[in-house]
Amino acid sequence: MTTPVRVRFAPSPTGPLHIGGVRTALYNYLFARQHGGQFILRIEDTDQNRYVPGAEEYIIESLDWCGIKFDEGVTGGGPYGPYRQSERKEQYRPYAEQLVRDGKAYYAFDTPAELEKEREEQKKISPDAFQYDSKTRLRLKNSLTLTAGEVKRRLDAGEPYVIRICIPADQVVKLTDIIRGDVSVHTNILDDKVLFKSDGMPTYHLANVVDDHLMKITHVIRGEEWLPSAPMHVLLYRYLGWEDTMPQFAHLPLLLKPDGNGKLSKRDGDRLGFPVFPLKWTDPASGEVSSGYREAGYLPEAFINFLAMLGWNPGVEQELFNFGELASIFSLERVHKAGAKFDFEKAKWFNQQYIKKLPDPFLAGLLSKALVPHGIEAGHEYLEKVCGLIKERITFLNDLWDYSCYFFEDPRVFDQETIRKRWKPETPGIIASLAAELEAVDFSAPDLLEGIFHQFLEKNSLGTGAAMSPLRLVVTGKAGGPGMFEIMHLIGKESTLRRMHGYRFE
RNA sequence: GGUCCGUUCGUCUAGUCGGCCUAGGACAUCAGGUUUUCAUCCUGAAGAUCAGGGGUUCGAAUCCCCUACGGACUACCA
Repeated sequence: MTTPVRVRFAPSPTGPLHIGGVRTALYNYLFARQHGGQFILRIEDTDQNRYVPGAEEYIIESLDWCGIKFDEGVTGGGPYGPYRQSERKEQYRPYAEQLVRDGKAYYAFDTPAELEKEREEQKKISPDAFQYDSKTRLRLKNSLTLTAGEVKRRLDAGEPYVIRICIPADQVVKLTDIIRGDVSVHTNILDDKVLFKSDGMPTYHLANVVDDHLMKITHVIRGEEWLPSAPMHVLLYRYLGWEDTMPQFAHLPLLLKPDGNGKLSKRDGDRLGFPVFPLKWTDPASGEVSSGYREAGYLPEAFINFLAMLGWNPGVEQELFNFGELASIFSLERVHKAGAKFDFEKAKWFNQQYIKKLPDPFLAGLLSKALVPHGIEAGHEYLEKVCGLIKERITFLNDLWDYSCYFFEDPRVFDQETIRKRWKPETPGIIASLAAELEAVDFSAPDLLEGIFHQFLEKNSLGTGAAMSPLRLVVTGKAGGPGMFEIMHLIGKESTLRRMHGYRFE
């Protein structure tokens, strides 16, 4: 009897999806693929105060760019919808009320101000924070301390209330985490968390448990920040009578700052110069722009491969894996327990590896688009040849233009370092006589050009260094690049000679 | 402060239930080679007394305890 695997990624639309979130989604997706199960996207928008317009669309677009496809969710629907918690609003209250009836939860009428006062008072007498729990609830305003009549009166009068879980005293709650093993927590340190808010919405805790149950989720794979509240979730399953179908838990380690301590945040990206979001994001309120991997010139496959290896490894020395391979070898048991510091250098390496493997026609298509802003059009065949020459030299897709501009227009800027080191008083003469030599030559093959070049060197008793670097400089403006004769052959005789005669350094 | 989780080269990590680990790989770094350049690629070097201290054991990075450090959580946020 094997129940089909069903997992979910359940972000809140409170801003752009962070790469840690992308990784959580990825692991869920990989896990589902591997087990032939379903991957669900559920939007947890129970807090209207934190709702950010555009965030949900951003999340969906990000997953799409990454190639993480979901089987059920807000866009495609599915048999367990709706998949937006705000649209499931009415479903939660009955469960909360059922818990109250069963004595597993209670109504609480304390106002935020009153609770704040409690916290202040507590701070004065001890360093321990105030907690709404078995020790304090009996002196607060709730259905445990008020008479049934009074509770009914307040409820009927429409007084604001919340429903809190009633955490039992002196118990130990155990759970088995796939990544961390057995975790146990004493109930005395748990507090009576709010399950149902005064605005009629459930909190994460209730909504999460109810939806996971209703949607028949078998494995909850989420960030480590949820580990402390997981025992309370176990209690909820128990109280709701769902313990026998409770999903298995797997709490993922966090992504940490590359330097220093703490978890990776939006600010770190700006500070250290790399994106922390998959796509570019413009904050609708402040207008602040955060960079994205897509815009920075990353291939989604490289980005995903890199992310997959952060905190998990397959146990073999191979590092480059496509989606299919990842899905077949992924396992939660091999997820590292400790948080992983984000390594931007390695991300670059992955990107370079993937770009190098890209077929020339595909890159040519990208280069063609990169040419548009410069008002340049070129034949596809020509572009393919250019890409073939430069692709193992670039790290980002955005480098395409920088590394290929001289294939399309005469250089206007010249590498200063090369001028300083290689441009001697006799160099202009050498370039001029080489140009004269080339005048009568057929540019139809790189080998031909190379032969002529060496003959020229020999005839004038010159070393390669005296002519090659200056030649490259006047023709391309650069210090390095693909084979010089390949370049000359591609751009042709006319362009080559024009550049050899018309260069002008500033 | 409290609770939970964690701790192997600068970074990501390997190291099946203790012996094959004088701790392996990758990125980054450095040095050579290839390329007359740059990049790729190849070779090599350096880099971790396995956080520290106690145990258990013939034998521990691997098991147990303590300490230190780090992280998460501690909202009518998720």
